[in-house]
Amino acid sequence: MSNELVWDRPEPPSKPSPTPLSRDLIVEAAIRLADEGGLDEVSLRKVAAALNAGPMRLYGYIETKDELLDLMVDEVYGEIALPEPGAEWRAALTRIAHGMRAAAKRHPWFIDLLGGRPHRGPNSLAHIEASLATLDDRPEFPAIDDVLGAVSTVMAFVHGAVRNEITEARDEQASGMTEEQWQAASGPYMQRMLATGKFPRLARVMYDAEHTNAASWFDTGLSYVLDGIATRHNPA
Amino acid sequence: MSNELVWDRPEPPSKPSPTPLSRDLIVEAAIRLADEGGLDEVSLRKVAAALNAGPMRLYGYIETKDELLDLMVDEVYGEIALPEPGAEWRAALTRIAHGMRAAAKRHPWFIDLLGGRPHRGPNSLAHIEASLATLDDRPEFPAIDDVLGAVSTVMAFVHGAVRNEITEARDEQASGMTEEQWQAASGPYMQRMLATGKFPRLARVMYDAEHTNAASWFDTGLSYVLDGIATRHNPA
DNA sequence: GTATCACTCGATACACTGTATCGCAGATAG
DNA sequence: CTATCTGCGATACAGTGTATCGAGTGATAC
Repeated sequence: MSNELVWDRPEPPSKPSPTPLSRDLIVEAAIRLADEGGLDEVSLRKVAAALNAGPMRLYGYIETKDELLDLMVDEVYGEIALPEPGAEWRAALTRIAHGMRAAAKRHPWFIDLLGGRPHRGPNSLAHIEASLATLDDRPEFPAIDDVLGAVSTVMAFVHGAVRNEITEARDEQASGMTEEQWQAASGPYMQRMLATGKFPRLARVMYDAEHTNAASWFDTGLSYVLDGIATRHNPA
Repeated sequence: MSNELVWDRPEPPSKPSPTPLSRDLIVEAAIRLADEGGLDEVSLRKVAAALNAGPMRLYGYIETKDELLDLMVDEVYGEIALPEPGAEWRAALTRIAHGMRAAAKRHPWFIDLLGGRPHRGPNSLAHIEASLATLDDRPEFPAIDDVLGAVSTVMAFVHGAVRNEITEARDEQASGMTEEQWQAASGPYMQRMLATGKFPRLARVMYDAEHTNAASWFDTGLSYVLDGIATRHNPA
């Protein structure tokens, strides 16, 4: 058992085999399974079966299932388009945030893995680097700590918001109701709870709120965060 | 198999038994196990064993393991102190945010469960209600949608930030290094990656940033968010 | 061409998970 | 006292991640 990270270990040379394997193939298969059936569908046996291999063959390429999950996460990070250098910082951070959200919608399992372990894959690092670059070298953010604080805040919001959105979407889908009135879907329990009168604001949210779409909702929250940062780091 | 939520089903009447059981006892035992050894330590067998019972006895009180997790989450929500009504909204939201963070530090598994499923337990609902109440009826937030948007943004940030912080703490602890220079702990891989020169900002973060404590960091981010909300909803 | 070796690979096995099933014990009714 | 019912929980099952180690294959030596 080596103590090195996956990223540190070269994958074994490809052997002539009826069904060739590689990290890329394994990760690709795992992502496909996860996209189709959720993270539960990603078991070493199932991934191996999808590649016409026995479960233990995977252990030549990864050392642990968690490593496979790390590789999947980094792969998705790689899908996220990064802003070109020099763009205006609000636009750049907005672009990254939208990229993140879009990736999570394509791969609903992504956000579940995001918080669980630290991401040190090359794509993850490039992502963070690009995020930091949006603010670095601007006079409004003189110290690297200013940059880090602002970027981290935006990322924290993005992670939380996306996670929330994905969870809600999953919930709606699971309950079968695509209807906007999920009050009915959540069963008589909610109705009864709201009827107690102990949750008046919650009731108003359920009944009175206009159900604006998730995207504009996300943008509103993002604007709040960016505004807050701009307020504190105003050149004026 | 009933389709009702846990909250909807009364627990069975307590029977005379050498080792009495109840939802409270089960949840308490599960939380203790999770606090001590992480979520992995929470298996139905282990929880049951901690109560001197067979695994299947739990199924009289819960229908599924997920229900147990839901009950644990709601229990922790119940620990979070809510602001008294009428407090100034920034102070009130800050208090809720701090309460959430503190709860997550006491129960590091909490944040992992938070995003996974929707929370509909009584304590969760009370928490949301109290959060909404901090902004409701203020002239700066006329529509319930304004209230919801602002509160959700704060919550999204809090969730993301806390999750990040807990994950990092867990990582540091796992690597054994409590030292601030976790550059060394993350092994030669990181060193080599940074040495490539492809991640100049990241390198500056690692080497130049002063490692301010997590709490003040959290407060900075929270201020950004609250500032942003205040900017958009200024009575002036 | 043959015999030996080294080594890799993956079938088998293990400990563990969540939960369905259903025989049996204890309570209840007549 | 007997018959019926009910609900508990031991057992069983399908699945998980992964350690082990015997078989089989390719390379090497003579």
